[in-house]
Amino acid sequence: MPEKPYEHQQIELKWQERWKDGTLFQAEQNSDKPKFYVLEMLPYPSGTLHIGHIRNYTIGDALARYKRMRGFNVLHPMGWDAFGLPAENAAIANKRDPYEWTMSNIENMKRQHRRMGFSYDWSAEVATCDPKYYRWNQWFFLKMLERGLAYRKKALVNWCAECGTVLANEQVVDGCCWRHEGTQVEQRAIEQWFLRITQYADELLDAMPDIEEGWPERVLLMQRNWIGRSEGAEIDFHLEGSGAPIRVFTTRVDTIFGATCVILAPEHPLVSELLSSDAKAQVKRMIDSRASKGPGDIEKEGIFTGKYAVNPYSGEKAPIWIGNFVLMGYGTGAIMAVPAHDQRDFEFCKQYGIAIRPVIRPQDGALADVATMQEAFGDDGIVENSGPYSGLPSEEARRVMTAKAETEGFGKGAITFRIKDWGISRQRYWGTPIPVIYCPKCGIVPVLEKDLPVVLPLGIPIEGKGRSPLENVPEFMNVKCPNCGEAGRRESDTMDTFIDSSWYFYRYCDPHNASAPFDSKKIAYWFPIDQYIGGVEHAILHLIYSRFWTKMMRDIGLVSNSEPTKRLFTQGMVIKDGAKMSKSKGNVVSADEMIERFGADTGRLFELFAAPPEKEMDWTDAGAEGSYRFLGRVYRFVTRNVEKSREPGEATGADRKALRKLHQTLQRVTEDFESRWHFNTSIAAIMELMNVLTDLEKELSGPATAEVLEKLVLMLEPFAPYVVEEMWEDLGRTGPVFRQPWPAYDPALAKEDEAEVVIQINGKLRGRIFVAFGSHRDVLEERALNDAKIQPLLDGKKILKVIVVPDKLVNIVVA
RNA sequence: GCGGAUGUGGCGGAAUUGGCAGACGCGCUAGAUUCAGGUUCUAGUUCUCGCAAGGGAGUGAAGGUUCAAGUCCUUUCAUCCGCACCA
Repeated sequence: MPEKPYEHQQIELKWQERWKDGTLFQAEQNSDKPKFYVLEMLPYPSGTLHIGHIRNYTIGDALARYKRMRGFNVLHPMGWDAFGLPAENAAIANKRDPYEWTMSNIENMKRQHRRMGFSYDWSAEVATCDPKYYRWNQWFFLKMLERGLAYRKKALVNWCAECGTVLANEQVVDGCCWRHEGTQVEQRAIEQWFLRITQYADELLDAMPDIEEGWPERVLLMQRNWIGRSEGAEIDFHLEGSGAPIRVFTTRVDTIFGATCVILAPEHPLVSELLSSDAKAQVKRMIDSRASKGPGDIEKEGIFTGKYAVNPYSGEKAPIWIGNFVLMGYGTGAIMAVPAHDQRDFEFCKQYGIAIRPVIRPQDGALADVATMQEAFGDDGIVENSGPYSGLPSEEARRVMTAKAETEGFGKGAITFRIKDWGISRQRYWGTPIPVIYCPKCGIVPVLEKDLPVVLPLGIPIEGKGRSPLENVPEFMNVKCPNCGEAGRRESDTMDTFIDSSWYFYRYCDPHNASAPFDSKKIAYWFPIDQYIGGVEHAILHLIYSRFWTKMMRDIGLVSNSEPTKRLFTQGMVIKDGAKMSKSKGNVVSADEMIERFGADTGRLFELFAAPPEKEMDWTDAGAEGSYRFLGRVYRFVTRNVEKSREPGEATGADRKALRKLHQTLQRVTEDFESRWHFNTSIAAIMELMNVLTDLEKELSGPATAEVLEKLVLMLEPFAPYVVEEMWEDLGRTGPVFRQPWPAYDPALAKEDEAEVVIQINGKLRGRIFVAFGSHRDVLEERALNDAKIQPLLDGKKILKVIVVPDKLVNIVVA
């Protein structure tokens, strides 16, 4: 009899048709069932869903399906990140209105998600380009403005001449524009809006133990480094003559007697006061040359101001220099140089012949000899040549000296962070308008809450020339001041799109709320998110911003959780032909192509099977064909045994073996879902089960067949939902299968009858025996020594020792 | 330079607690089915010596701990990622 073929297209189309209407997966708000909130990173609707994107949806979807079968009330929403530079650029390139362009892409992406059979709760959908969503960005902005968490200042920004627009720090790759690899990014000083994320820097660090359990160590580490807390002191050196203070930040006050000069960043405000106009031109060149070079390969360069500053501890005069390696953006923009104990200062001072004076001696050594010194000694030690502080260990010296600065009023203990306030202004069209009005009389005036949202005008020409096209739209720009009624102008900057992604997952819980960003009661039910899944590339951007946003919302009384998500999972990229998926390489396999060729089920199964989900995975068409063959084998096995499964029959020896393997497999798959998500081994286990089942097929009884078929189908649900649905129907059952309970395994059935015990001689495998579980060590030793295979090998040897591991092995040590 | 991760067959990867290295899949080889190709099915497949039975070697490299090491320790090499003058 010819086998019924596995017609994946027909099966998938059939079930898509049946499920077209109605939401199969809607979560119930405030249900009594245990809740589970699983979420993938907000996708950007680029137009085509490809195998690179599909991976994390597949992981999240498998988990959601499993949790539903375990009886959880699962919120698994979907939404769209629909703002951003790519959207704007694509709109320019395609001569389409970005809104219309984005919406058509969203429709296409939704269709592709549905074809993949992802089990999202569409009723919770959010698109961030919708004014119903982004008005709350504006609302939050006003709240932050009220609290001083939002402010405006002039700051240096990255500027790509090629794009003609401002770039965010994250869009600068090795000093160049991410879209124009050869174009160096310039620094320009522009008035910008900032959010005071630094106010939460401490908490963002201190709260890490709360999430240490569920977040990858790698991400926490990157965040720690990014926030970069360092403790030290700020000390005032005084300008000789005027006595004006020059404040420096240092983590090593204990070395201050070794400070032989003070170095200012070229952008330091004091520079213009200290220098002649000639020298100013030199400083300008210094700034320009630094901007034009990539980071890392800048040679140290200095200019002596001819002025001196007085060291408040020693009273000594230190020359004031300007150094290109001193950053205005960190600390106070001025440092004291201690060449003997800081490698960078050492290099600088050596180059310019500035004195080097060691003041720290290693614990068990002598003070370095300046004449032979090759590098700075940067460790702690014992303070020397430092007046009253000589003889103190570094740590104590820091404490005492900081206290001295505080009592005398020339300094204080200080903590500096590497993280800077979040610059959210973008001179772009496609984003949330910042709700602020500039009035010639009243200055900066926030838009009144009742006037929100400030809506982006649609259908206007966008040419991408570095100024927001909003400035050319008088209907948008010209507005009366809400304060005094005078003619004012709107802010034309729009918000960074990371604002949208900082809280979208809260909106999912209450997507249609018109009077608030969301109902706090609903948040209290769902939050924090049980499991968040996304790419590691967001480690220090989105994943810091969203933590900040949550704390901000907590402080304005909107939510009670302090962290957005308990657990974070970062999946690996999909690689094809040795390169990561990218349109420019032309190696993109689209969802439509994949479904056409292998089917959605095969695609999902292979994505999970080819590698553990946190690692990179290699997509090969040949590998996918293997998964296709496997699904075909399962499908044919089920259909040709349906008949038999309804027949009565006596239990056979084969039944015992098959059921044992079935329950062992169930146990492995369940455990993989509960702990480490190594779906590749779960699927391998199911393949092993299939291999055993085909061997035993002919000898299985009817009832055993029935149990095997049912549990096999249920167990495959999270990995291959369409074919599972079809087989479930063939078995005479009605779906949807994900509403069935997850099959429990019976540990008694899963247990082997006998233990296989390995016999080793000097650690080398020489034989094996089968014994009852829990056999005594003496029995094992006796059986091993008398084994027919082992005996001849022991001939003439002296037995030194016998190691017995019950139920596992016997190792005979001979000489 | 600093920080982190990873090295296992021809390939993707298993080995969860120190206890049979290479599960499962791909690829390859042979056979069955077929006019043929594809599909499907069966057997084999770490390397090496051997007709075989069987032996030897083997988890990037070198050393160590142990009855026993892919797994623990020391040193080292390679690749990838993040940060990069952060005072």
